[in-house]
Parts: sequence; structure tokens; C-alpha cells
Amino acid sequence: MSRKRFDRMRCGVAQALEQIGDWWTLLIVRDAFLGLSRFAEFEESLGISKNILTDRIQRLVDHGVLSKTRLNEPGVRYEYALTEKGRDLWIVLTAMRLWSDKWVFGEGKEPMIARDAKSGQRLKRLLAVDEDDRPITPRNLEWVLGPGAPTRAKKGEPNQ
Amino acid sequence: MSRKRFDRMRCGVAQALEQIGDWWTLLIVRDAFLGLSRFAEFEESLGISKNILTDRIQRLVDHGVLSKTRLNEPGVRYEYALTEKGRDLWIVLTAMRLWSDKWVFGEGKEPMIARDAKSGQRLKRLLAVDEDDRPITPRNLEWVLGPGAPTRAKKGEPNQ
DNA sequence: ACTACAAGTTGCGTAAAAGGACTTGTAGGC
DNA sequence: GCCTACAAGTCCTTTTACGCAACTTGTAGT
Repeated sequence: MSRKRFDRMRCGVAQALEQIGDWWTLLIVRDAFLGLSRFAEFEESLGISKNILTDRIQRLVDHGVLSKTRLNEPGVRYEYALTEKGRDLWIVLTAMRLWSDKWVFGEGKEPMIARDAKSGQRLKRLLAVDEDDRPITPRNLEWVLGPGAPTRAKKGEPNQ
Repeated sequence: MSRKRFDRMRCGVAQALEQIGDWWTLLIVRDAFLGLSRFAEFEESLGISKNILTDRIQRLVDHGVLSKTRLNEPGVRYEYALTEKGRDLWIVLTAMRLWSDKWVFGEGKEPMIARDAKSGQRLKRLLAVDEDDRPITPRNLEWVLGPGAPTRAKKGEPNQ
């Protein structure tokens, strides 16, 4: 039996996990954000097995999160870079970092902090806003079915 | 050789993955947000094996993401509820949903949408803001070492 | 004591991860 | 033309995790 996959679930969380939920995947994306771009760089940074790294990078390329480009250098070398889809994951990474800063490391013990390169102001949190950038209080937040919701839940199918 | 764990990496992303990065874990948290609270409810909703569900819930309780309370009902029944630490994960879940809405489902095909229960305004995005709630442009965002950064990277240790 | 049920636990077969050895493709030196 | 050096994988073996089904446990009601 293979591991259950989530790709049939009509839920954004499940779909995101399907594409970036594998054990090493988000760390590869994180390293790409930090400037790594070569197979050997990811390998050394993460201490990951080559076969696993091959598979995870392949999936990321297949899903359009990373791009693979041949370099004009001696030997066969490739550059892996974040696509726009991949760069859009910065919010997910940031949300996870802020959560860990608060609940794992604690205030004043953050290993990394994000800031505005121009003003130097530190990123403190992520604010939920509506179309006009007006903040939405988390307590008032509710989830409802959207336009792409399944018309009818069939028995035996995974829900959400 | 056990599966590599990330708990020694001084990186918020790695730490978050250590606590909520297992394959089913975030879906359990998602369901808890949707109101599920009992073992059998998670089991039926997710179609997950009992032993895996036992393990994942146990880890979440150990990490303080879920609480476990005995109910005063016939038989032995427990209620699992999100702690404050767990409720703080709504930003991570929301970030993943918004990413999937854009890159997997596409505009107008969102299976679920978040909105303000009072105003009815729809949650459109997560905005990075500084201490005074002033927005930070993602393009200007940079990551630098924080106060809890490792003093010196030792060779052979995982970095970040 | 017997029944009913939620909530696990145990055992077994299969899939995936870890680690290391080996292969491939290309450019540069000789 | 052949050898070397190197990045980037592939292949193989062992260990671990996952999925499934059967079994066990604890408690209250009858």
C-alpha cells in the first residue's frame, strides 16, 4: 500500500501539502530563498541523501515551484531557482517562522528575523486583510464554502 | 538510522516542521479548526489509520498544540481541542490555503473562503507588517540573523 | 454479568527514507 | 585521442514509517 495522497481532497491545505508537504520539501524551498541554487549546495546544507534530494527537487520542478536551468560552465551543472509560484511561498515560510519564534524559541531568541531592507523596520506579524487592506480580526474569522466547493459530498470520498 | 529530524536546526521553519510537519498532522489541526474534537471524528473525516492517528494526536498533545480532556459521558471518551499555541496556527493554514487558491485551484474556484463574520468582508491576503502595522513590501523583505542565532556554525552540524 | 461503544494497541505486509557505492556527461589538460 | 576532475545523479541494501485489519481495554447502562 502506498502512502495516502491528498490530491483528491478539495481543500487548500491538503493541496498545498500535496505539493510542498513532504518531509524535506519546504526546507529546500527555504534554502532556495536564502540563495542556494545548486544540487550540491542543497545536499550540503541539508545533509539529505542524494536520491531523496533528486526526488524532491524533481517534484518541485514538476509542480512549477522550482525551475531548472543548464549553466554554461564546465561539466554538467544546473541552476535551480524559485518560480513566481515558488516565491509566493514566502508567506507560508514566514508564517511558520513567526509561529516558531513565539512558541518554540520565545521572544528575544529568534534565530532569524525579517525586516524591510529599506526602512530597516522589522516584520512583526502577518495581518489578515480584506480587498481594501482593512484588517480582519482573527476572532471574527469564519470559513465558508467557496465557488469551487464540491457540489455534493460522495460517500467514501475524502471530505473537505 | 532513524528518519532525520530537524529539532537541532536553529531555524523557525525546521522547528515548525518538527512539530507539525508530519504527513497528516496539519490536516488534523485543520479539522480541529473546523470543529472536530473526537478521535472517531478525525478518523472518519480523514480516512486515517487508527495507529497513525493515535501517534499524530499524541505528538500534538505532547507539543502543546492540542489538549486532551476526559468527557463525562458513557464509556471512555476524550475531547481534543486546540490550545492557544494550536489556534495560532491559523495563519499557517490560511497562508497555505491562499497559496493553493491562487496556484492550484485558480481564481473563482476556491473550495473554501475566509471572511469576517461581522462585516462579511472576504479575507483576501496576508499582509506583512511592522510593529506599527505598516505594510512591508515583499520585494524589500530580507532575512538577517536574530538575537537567538547560533554563535558559531560547527562543521558537521546542520546549518540554519 | 452482560452489552455497547470509543479509543486505542498489536501484528503483519508494503512503501519510503537513509546511507553509501557506483555511473554519467562534459570540459580542460596533456 | 585519452586521462582527469567534477557536478549531478542512479542503484542497492538496510532501517523506518505507513496502511490495514484484528484484537484489547475501560467505563456506564441494563
